Amino acid sequence: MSEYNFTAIEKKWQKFWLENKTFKTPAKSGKPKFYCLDMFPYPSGAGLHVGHPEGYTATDILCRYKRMKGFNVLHPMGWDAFGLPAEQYAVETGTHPAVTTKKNVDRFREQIRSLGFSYDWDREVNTTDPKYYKWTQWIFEQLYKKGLAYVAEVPVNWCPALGTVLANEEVIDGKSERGNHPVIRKPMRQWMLKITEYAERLLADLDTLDWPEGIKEMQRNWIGKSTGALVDFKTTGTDDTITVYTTRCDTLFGATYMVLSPEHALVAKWLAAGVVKNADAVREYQRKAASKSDLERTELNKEKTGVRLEGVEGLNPVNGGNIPIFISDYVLASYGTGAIMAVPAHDERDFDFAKVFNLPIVQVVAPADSEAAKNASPDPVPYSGECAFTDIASGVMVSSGFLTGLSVDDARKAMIAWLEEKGVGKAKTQYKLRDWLFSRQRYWGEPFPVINWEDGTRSLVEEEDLPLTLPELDDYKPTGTGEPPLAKAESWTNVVRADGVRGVRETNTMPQWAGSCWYYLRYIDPANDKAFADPELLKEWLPVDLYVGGAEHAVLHLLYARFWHKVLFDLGFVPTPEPFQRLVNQGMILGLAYKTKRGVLVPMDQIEWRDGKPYGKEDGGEMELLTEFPAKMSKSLKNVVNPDDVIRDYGADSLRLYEMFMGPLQAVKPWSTKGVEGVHRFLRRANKYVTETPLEDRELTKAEAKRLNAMVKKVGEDLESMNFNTAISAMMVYLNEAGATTTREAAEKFTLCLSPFAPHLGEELWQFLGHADTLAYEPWPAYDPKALVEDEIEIPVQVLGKLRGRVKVAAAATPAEMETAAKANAEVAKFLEGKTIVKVIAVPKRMVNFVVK
RNA sequence: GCCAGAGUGGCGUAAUGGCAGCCGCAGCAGACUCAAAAUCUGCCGCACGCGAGUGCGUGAGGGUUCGAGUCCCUCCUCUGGCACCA
Repeated sequence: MSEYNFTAIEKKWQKFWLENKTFKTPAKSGKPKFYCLDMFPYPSGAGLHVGHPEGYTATDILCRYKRMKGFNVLHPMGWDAFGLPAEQYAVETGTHPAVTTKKNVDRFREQIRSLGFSYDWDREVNTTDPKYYKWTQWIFEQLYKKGLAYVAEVPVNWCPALGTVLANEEVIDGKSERGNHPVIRKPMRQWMLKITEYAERLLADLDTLDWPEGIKEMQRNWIGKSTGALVDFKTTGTDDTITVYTTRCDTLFGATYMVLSPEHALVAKWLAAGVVKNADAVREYQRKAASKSDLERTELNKEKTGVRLEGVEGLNPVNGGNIPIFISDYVLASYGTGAIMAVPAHDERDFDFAKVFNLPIVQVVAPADSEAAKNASPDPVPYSGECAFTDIASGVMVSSGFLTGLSVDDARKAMIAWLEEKGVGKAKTQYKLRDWLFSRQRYWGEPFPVINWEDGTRSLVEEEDLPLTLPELDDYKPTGTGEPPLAKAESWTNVVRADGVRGVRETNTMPQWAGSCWYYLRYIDPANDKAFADPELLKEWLPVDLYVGGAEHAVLHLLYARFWHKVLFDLGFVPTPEPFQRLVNQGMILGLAYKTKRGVLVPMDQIEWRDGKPYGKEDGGEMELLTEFPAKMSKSLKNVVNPDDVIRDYGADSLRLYEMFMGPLQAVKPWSTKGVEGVHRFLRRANKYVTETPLEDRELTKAEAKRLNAMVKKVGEDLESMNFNTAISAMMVYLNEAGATTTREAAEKFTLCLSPFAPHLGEELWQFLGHADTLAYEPWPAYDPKALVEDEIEIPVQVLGKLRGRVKVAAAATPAEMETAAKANAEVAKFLEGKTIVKVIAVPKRMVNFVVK
């Protein structure tokens, strides 16, 4: 077997693993468990790209290693198969999304199998399978019964030209991604989930997770906890009270105006009651604000706009002063109370607004060592700074009545006490996190198991009647009114109760996140039709020990899944408060792109290669040498690398090895096909080393034993820490040095070390070495620490920190012995001559350094 | 603007505070070959030097240390995320 016939070898072992169910995971065993989860893919029509196998290879290597270390490993794969592309394809061609989905899933499964991953295929799940989404609906019913699901009118992305509601990611710069039509925010009836009720726990429990610090920080920012106070402002001209939320209640003496969001309920009320004198201008401003997308409203460097409400004024509760009220879109309806007190001297946004409208700016906080702080007068001081003063740490209160002289921190506490005593405010914790908009006006998603009755009541579909399956439709086009496509299936939507009361089924469907919120639970007991999973098995396997996937899911998927898990935990259905104990994000794999001097990107198929150098046509028609740089793989640049091609040319083992050899798993790395050739050569040499070098049956020499044991040690340690690139490097170093002689022991240990990385070749070599069974459950080779001990070592000698020579000393040499040996070295002596030795640093087994004068 | 991460040969990268550049790619030279491919061997940070060697060198500038790619401070650049959240 001298040829490395990777195609035949890989087919052979993939068939073997599948037929023998080599990686079937027993539900229970006496072994310690290791639950290793990949983020399951959306099976797109384009098939896998080289980014998918990166994380999957890393987890596969780790799983194979853990099996050899004696763990019972749960390593499943499935499909997140609801979603827009299949539905859009259905709209265009009339093909049922289930048909498209099945085709894509089959393709994905075949591609994934061709990489030799050790998944337990008996646990495959598919979110579009009614047997699966029965339980997605069941979990929704639990949320509903717990009062965490409700219906509300909320603004959504409505595209009048397309007659449909769009997801946030389908809206780019306020226009529809398809067709570039304007999109406006329109209030529509939607299902919401009360994730906000879990905000504090979702925040606090992050501290218990072994996740990348950056991801935890992103979730913290997303949840956005802030502590402040609610303050009530009475109004003149009406009996209403405006409640504002502020984190700076200490600056209440400096509040010189108020701002309501254009959507604030009191604005509408006052307009209706005729209290507002300039109603036309106010209505016009509201109309303009409503037609703006979120992006337009938050655009940077934008001049502040707004309209004063004439006829109503606010009363500052702390000093009774009359202050004007504005509406402006810089105040968001959905945060806090939708109303603010404006303190222009100490808030950038209020400062900008006050400048535009020429409003008074009153200073109430000053730097501790400033004149203003020393000569604290009780009268208001106009603020003359260029921008707002926001230094909370060193600021001191001025011109603020009973707060004057206090630090910002103390002033806050004092003010809250004052507000509570007077009954005009109280402390309040606020979160940026909003409730989760949980419905889509789409066909290809889980139907809500909900019936709205004509008597105004609403009921859930009985548990025993789940799943509520999707009805067949003739066409999947949007209705044009914003009504979901399911409304067209009248025989499905219209139902009659035993007592004759008629009802209509919910026609919204769930978002794609729903199915992916709990799939890791279903893997544990995928065929169970009595429960989403057996509680005993959940106890056995949870939490997931390692979850690997792209950082694009840093916030939404991971936050939603944590939320559902906590709800299930509270209901006693899962035994842990968190689903994913450890999380690792793999870095994106970039492709190569080419550009001209003037920065024009040239797609791969328009490049002319001359003497191995890329040229592209310039504007003038001249051929120009292009510069190469890494860029995201994209259809437009035509630089997408297809794993099928790599497997055909170099084999799955080479692809796996290269993906891991490129660099650290977490890093962003550019793809290089030349690099694949490099690791492919290594596999060929490895094959030759085992199969063509005579296997001697003898003791290893001391040098051989050291080499072998050092490699085994390094590979094992690097696997534990997921440093796959350096583990591969260690095996390359070993093979480079091991040369043309080997023993059975060395060949077997090398094969076992290589096998998690290149499992097909590993199995083939193991069989060549005379073993009848798979190596998947062979014990991981142990290394002998004694073989690594050296008698004599070479250490560097420095003079004034510069390397001047090397000497050999006994490994156990004392500092004094090292110093003597170092001085004896001719090179070193040259630099010591004529100098006084001030100090000698001799670190055993490390180095010697002379400090001289 | 805010938060996080990263800057090391031509390129991907490696280095418990202790010999910077392991391993791989590309390149150069040689062996084998009629020749090419494949394979094997050697060289391969920059400058000066025939050479031995010397000097410089981990984004920039400071600092701590006998000794800094690694630790501290300031700054620059890039990548990702968030962004009027009161």
